Amino acid sequence: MPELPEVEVVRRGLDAHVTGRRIAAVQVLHPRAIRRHLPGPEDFSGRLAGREVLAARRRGKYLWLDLDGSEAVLAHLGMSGQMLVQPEGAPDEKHLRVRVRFDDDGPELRFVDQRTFGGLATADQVLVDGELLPTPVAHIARDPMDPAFDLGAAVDAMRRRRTWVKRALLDQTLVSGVGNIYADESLWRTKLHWARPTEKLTRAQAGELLTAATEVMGEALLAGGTSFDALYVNVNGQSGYFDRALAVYGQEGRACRRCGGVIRRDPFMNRSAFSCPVCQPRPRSMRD
DNA sequence: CATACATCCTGACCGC
DNA sequence: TGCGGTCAGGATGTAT
Repeated sequence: MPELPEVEVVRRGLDAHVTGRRIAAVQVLHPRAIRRHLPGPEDFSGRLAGREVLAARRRGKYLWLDLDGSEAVLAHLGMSGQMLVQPEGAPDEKHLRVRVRFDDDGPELRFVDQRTFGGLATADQVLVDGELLPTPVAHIARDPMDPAFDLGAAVDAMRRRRTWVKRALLDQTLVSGVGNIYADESLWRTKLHWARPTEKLTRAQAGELLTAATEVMGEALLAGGTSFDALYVNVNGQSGYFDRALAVYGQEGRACRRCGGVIRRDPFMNRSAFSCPVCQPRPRSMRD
């Protein structure tokens, strides 16, 4: 499940393999993959053909290629999206959705996505807080790896919310890049229960939580990202190894490495929240 | 305006 | 062997 570290691994791969190359032709094999590009597949392909890729950029879980001119190709990997750099002629992946060929006989870029939650679109760019961003990214908060990330502002924003702390942590308009895996890991590191009300968080606790999120995502990035299966891979199709370092996510029934408590899984927003019942006790306001 | 939630999708897995 | 149910879950559009 691509969150910030996984998307950053992909961004680096794109910067290394795609930046500086000129697009020759684009083939859309599944229209749903470009459903957010409202003018449709032919318009999408037409806008990309002949353009040079100037840079690969990212904010939170959004990824985009700056093109010559002012447009960008915006990508979101969703749950299962992959950006693969493959030699022309390599067998098509089962869930290949979009193929991008370049004018230099080098490898092609493929967007592969089993569940089609992700997708590509072109987007105009707009200046937001001194930064040029694709329009659909304008509302996304800076992520903790952004040099201009303001921890104090993020703490204030989080404490202004009136909800469970994990909901706030997952809200991409407060702080971006955190998904279900790193949310649970950050909460465990800070010994906070996922249902702790944000209004009862001290400034220090909110700061520790966001700092923990920054650290755990940094460690995951160093390990090449987290992967449980073949659904998340870098542009060369390789998986990361951070899943071996997870303390609570996916660890139901195993012993907490800090206190020996039995990790539990709770239903949370039609998904799961993993926590240690001993070091992350439920808030009193939420009886069993 | 803020918060909550149903919805999109495919495949792995499990119990019967 | 197959079949139905469950789960994985990011972001959006809609409802409250």
